[in-house]
Amino acid sequence: MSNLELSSSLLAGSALIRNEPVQARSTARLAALLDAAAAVIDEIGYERLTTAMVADRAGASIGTVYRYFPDRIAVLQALATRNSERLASRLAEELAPERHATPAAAMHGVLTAVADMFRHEPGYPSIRVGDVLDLRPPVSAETANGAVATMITDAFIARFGVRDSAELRGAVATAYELIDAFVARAFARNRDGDKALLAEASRVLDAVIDGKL
Amino acid sequence: MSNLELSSSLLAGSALIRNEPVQARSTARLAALLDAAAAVIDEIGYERLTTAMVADRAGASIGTVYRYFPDRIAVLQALATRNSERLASRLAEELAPERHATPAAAMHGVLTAVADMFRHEPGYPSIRVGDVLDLRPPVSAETANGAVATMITDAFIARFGVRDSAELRGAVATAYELIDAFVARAFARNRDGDKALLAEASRVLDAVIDGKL
DNA sequence: AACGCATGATCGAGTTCCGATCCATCGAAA
DNA sequence: TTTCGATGGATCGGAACTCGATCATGCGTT
Repeated sequence: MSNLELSSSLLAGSALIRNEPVQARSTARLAALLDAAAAVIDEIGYERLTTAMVADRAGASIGTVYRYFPDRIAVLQALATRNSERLASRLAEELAPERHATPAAAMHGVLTAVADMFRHEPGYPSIRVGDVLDLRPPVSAETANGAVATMITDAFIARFGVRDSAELRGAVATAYELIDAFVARAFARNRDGDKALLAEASRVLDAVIDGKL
Repeated sequence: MSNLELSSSLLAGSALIRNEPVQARSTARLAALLDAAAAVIDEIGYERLTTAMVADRAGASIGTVYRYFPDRIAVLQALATRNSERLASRLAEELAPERHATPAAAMHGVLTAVADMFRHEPGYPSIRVGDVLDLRPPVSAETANGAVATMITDAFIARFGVRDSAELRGAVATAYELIDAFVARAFARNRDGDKALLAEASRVLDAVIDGKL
């Protein structure tokens, strides 16, 4: 299964969305609601986000918000899901055949792509994946970062013809975990991303993937 | 400045606490409130924690909760702060002179200590540091992990007589960031900590501190 | 040692605010 | 014209938070 095609299907069909949009205008509404949520989160953080703020910002009413989402947390989860999808498609671009010559180079491309998401995708620094939401029980057996790592590994196998193995999957998962942790910290107190920390991330990435990809 | 003595001073004096406890019973109350919050979080997650639950659990009334905390989120932040303090004192033990022969060994001790916190400190897996709470503006210029790294470095200098330098501080910060990220992931879906992931964390730690401490 | 009293601490009903529902109305498709 | 998806906003229920009454503590006074 390709990852690009997930973009419009993962959200729909999940428990996060109450009613599938049928008419054309309503898919735009749904996007507007998520955009509004992202903007609010960027300004005051997801803890303080209220459903009324989302409605206002999107030029919609409270009722409309609840037509699409079962509850406040579902809005956050839906945004997290959309963020994950956008990351996935950004990574799919990055891992396209013509882009990088070696797996190691591609992994550095992933680092850049993740940093781009933090820089340009509203709300991404706050809720890049649903994992931060502390829900019981966890929404899936796999962590969100684990899912991304799986996707990257699949792309590696397809692109570079490396052999599938538990070691390979572990190495990519480790590398991605690292990337996520360091980039998150680089952007934690600096909206443009702390340069020194990003450089450090790159260095550490080299140390970790050395000979393993 | 020693780290143990922070235990009762970091919380007091911060904006997280409305009224400093002065009588003996009230410091106990404050502790009871935080204990109650930790227990609730362990059971249902901090998203679903209500101030009424905290009051009930602590055998106090709503009014008492609000005597000490300005709002619901401050309760969570205060717990996060106490968690950081407990981590600090656990690390101070770990870095005691007789414990480890080399900085590298000590760093592995730090890994073990962090894992212990995840295992045994109620609420720790959910809100180990204030960073996870996504509030604006950030409470301090330094990230919580950065503060811990600083503390570890100071202890290294005192214990092993290594020379202070930007490189040393950077190396420790990197190593700690790594530890935090991997241990968190090891405990994300497993209350006892995924053994394989903890082993992987140890391996990666070696790769990263190699020759730098 | 006993007392008095200033002030810290507690309580919980009352108020405000927000998450969530309901339903009357609008407008697109057929 | 009819049907049904989509919308707005009044309304409800419950959680966050306030505030004045009341109780407890410990310190200065005698």
